[in-house]
Amino acid sequence: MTVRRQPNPNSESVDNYLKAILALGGPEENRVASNALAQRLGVAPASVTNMLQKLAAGLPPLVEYERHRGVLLSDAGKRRALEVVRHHRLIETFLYEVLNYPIEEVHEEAERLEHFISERFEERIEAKLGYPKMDPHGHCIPAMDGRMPKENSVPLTHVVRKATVVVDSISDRDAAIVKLLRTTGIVPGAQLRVRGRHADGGHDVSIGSSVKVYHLSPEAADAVKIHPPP
Amino acid sequence: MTVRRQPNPNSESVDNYLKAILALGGPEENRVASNALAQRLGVAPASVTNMLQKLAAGLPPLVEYERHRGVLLSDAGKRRALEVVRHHRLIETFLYEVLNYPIEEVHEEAERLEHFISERFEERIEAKLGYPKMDPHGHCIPAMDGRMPKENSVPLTHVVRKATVVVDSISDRDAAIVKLLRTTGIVPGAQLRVRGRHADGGHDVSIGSSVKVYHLSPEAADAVKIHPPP
DNA sequence: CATCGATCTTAGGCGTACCTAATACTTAGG
DNA sequence: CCTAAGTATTAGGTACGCCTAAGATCGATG
Ligand SMILES: [Mn+2]
Ligand SMILES: [Mn+2]
Ligand SMILES: [Mn+2]
Ligand SMILES: [Mn+2]
Repeated sequence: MTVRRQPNPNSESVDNYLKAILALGGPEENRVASNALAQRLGVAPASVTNMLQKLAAGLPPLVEYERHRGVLLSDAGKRRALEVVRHHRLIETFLYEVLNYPIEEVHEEAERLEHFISERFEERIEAKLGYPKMDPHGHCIPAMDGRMPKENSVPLTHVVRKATVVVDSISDRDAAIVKLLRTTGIVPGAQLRVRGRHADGGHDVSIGSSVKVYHLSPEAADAVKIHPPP
Repeated sequence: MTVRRQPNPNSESVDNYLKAILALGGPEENRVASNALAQRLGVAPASVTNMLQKLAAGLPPLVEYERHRGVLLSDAGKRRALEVVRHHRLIETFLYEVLNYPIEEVHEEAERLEHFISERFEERIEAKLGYPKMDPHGHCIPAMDGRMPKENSVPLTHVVRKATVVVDSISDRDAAIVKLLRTTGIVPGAQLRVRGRHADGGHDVSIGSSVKVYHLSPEAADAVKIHPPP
């Protein structure tokens, strides 16, 4: 029989579950379903259930879990999740600024190292970088105490009419898309003119004052977040 | 019953076993006993036997193991061990030179990170550092192909008469001793005048042309290696 | 050359984090 | 309000890396 025990509270796995719950819950901190977690983490739904039960049974509990109704982060869980996100984004910034990584390669390396650096390492790269507020994808870096300005960008895919918008951030999860967007000139702060939508859900856009029109696949457009239009 | 299977060839544990066999085998690549490994790695002797059997059964085998007669690294095992040592020493140098770590703190951080950095990370910090030959403790950094000049330093504890010697390297394993030696001025390249030996096995030494005499405990003296006397 | 102590291996087990297959729960449509 | 589809949980299992206890082997010594 499978028995539930206390999880190792500092493992890479636990970190990744907490980070995924934070991300999938969104700014409203909605309950997150097991299946959504399973898909995001690339594990079987049964594995998620098992882990959630262990996270909820820990001391302190890292999540609030109710059978069949998904999970929420507890205070302790949210604290740890934000700590890991802070590591992730500081490392990405460091790889980009100090080690001159191409932007599409920073995520994978950060995804591993975020679990293994010490407080000292965190501190030192932050100082070396001059206490940055943003990572190279345009995401806010949580403060040491876990505070972070509220996210209020909207996906480019929500823009349905012609409009001029400013890029807020780029999702870092798909290296090929990050590379494509970089070579196209779609980077945080860039001005984007949305020319129209395609049947397939993609977008036609121009960058800055250029007349050149690029077609973005639905996946690429979904990776772009823009400042909320006025 | 405990069954032997193929080990995960890229785990932190396997890395640490291989590195320990390399270190304990010394420049002559002597066979290494299970108990010696158990002590160095802080695990039970039975755990070592189990792991050695798995390492020997792998494809390719990482060690040559015979019951009751210790292990040797195979070619593949030696290659991996040197790769990890290269990571370790590049990371230490990076923490010291770029992130301004106190020297006594570099080892612990490197001991963890050495298992998780990518080839790209290794490359980039090496370039940033200008392709260093030595880590901050005075140890040679293996080349990318695993080649490394032969070690021929001798322990300070082997010096029994008054003599003037030059420090080659400092063992990084005990942070307290590394700190003590740093504050004393005993660093790679420093000139050391050995004044005499103590009953307890320690040494009395002066640094450079100073007349001040420091007493080194046997443990501290053992952490210091010097250039072979002529 | 027999014995004893040190060293090493085998046997059996545990915790973490995964898996598949079977079962249970929830909810939307009819 | 009943049922089927989709979602989630339970049951049973594996690999890894560690543990303790018990038994085997080795080698120095008398
Ligand atoms: Mn991660
Ligand atoms: Mn990121
Ligand atoms: Mn290590
Ligand atoms: Mn070192």
